[in-house]
Amino acid sequence: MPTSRSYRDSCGIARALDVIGERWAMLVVRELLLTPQRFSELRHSLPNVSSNVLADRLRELENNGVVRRTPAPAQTQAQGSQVYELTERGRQLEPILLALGEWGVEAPEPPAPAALSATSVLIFLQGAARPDPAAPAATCRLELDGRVWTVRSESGRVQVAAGEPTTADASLRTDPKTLSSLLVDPSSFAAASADGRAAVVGDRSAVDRLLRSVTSTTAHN
Amino acid sequence: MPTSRSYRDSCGIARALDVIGERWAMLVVRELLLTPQRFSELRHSLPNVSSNVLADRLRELENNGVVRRTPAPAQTQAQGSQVYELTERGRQLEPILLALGEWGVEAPEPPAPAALSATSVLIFLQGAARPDPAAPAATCRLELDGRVWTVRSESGRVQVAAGEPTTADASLRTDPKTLSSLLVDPSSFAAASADGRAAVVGDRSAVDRLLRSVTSTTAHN
DNA sequence: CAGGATCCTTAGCGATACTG
DNA sequence: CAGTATCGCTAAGGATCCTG
Repeated sequence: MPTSRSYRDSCGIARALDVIGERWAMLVVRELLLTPQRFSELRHSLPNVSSNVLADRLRELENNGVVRRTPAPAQTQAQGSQVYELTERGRQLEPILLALGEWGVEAPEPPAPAALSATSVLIFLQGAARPDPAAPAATCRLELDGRVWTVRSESGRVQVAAGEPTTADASLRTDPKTLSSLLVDPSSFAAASADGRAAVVGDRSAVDRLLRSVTSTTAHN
Repeated sequence: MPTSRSYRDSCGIARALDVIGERWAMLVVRELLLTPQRFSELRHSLPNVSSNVLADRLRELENNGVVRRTPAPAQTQAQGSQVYELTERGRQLEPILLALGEWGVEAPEPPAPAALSATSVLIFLQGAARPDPAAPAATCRLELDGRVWTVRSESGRVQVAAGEPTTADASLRTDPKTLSSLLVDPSSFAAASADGRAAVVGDRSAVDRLLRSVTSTTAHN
């Protein structure tokens, strides 16, 4: 049963919160910023939300025009399935959530064990990259939690897109937490590679350039 | 008893929401954007929050370094009292909340009867003003809910500050809802003045210039 | 009177189990 | 896989009462 309580305040901020202020709602939007996702993918990315609450939030966001359900793209193996994606209205939340995320980086760490979704790390990677005209370009295939992303670093700017790259300098398979730690400390790559938490195929220096595009930035995602 | 539940997610967005994501927290911050306020003023501006929840939110925000309690300034009549004000960290939320408010303007109206605080209207007034190099300047004294503000319009930009102006072209006394309706439709000023919802002393054209600095903008606050 | 604290009720949340 | 159903818990809502 969807939540229907309102702040009953005409202010724009309160009205925004009537739509995306319920618990978990903004994190659902966050998960959809980079690509549409299925229900089970959202569950995996947000392991601390129970399924009924997630279903409620999705329904409310859909009713409020922030999220849309569409048939899953044919390319994915599950045919009869659906995905949730942001509407244009929902996409307008992107700069707001990114700014909120930058503010939150200065907030205390959550109590362990903390979740960390692929989307979170990739958003952080995009936002924390330091523009640098001298930085050489690199395109990496990145496999995270079984999903493939195309990550392009150019002039120190990083662009992330869902799906297989058409061409890539290297392919990196790892998990979000390891990737996050590699962004904090790229020199730990050898260790991560040694114990199997990260695996590279192709040009390792391309991966290194990518990892270092955010270094000497405030840590943590 | 303060709320202490966490999303347990290392993402910056989730960590921000651990701090300001509880119900009413962002609206408390909104109320403090323009000036420090006392507990009773916050209760008046946020009539739909119960006093225990408001006290909880203030304590949590204080513990998290967003809000600070300080002795009330001597100029106000209540001596032994305290005010809540934003810390530097809290002030950094301003652009985020303003952006959220712009997004929320497109959201559905809340069910009546809806609250509308002085701060909400003034924030809207500041943000919705249309820069216009040809617009003549005006300084108005504005009395809203018994509090006095200094509102300066210059080149179509509007600046709001708490407290009495040193000099003003006009003084307007009204209430937030009437002011909001006047911003939507400045021509209704005569009616509002006639039935006592608005009263001007001084240069009425200065008030008119102020009101019209936001007109032909999307309506509602 | 400002600034809460206390008490009670309700509704949203969290966890688990279950179904098409 | 994609949700529903159920249930105990806890935060929110509302009123009242206390304290300097």
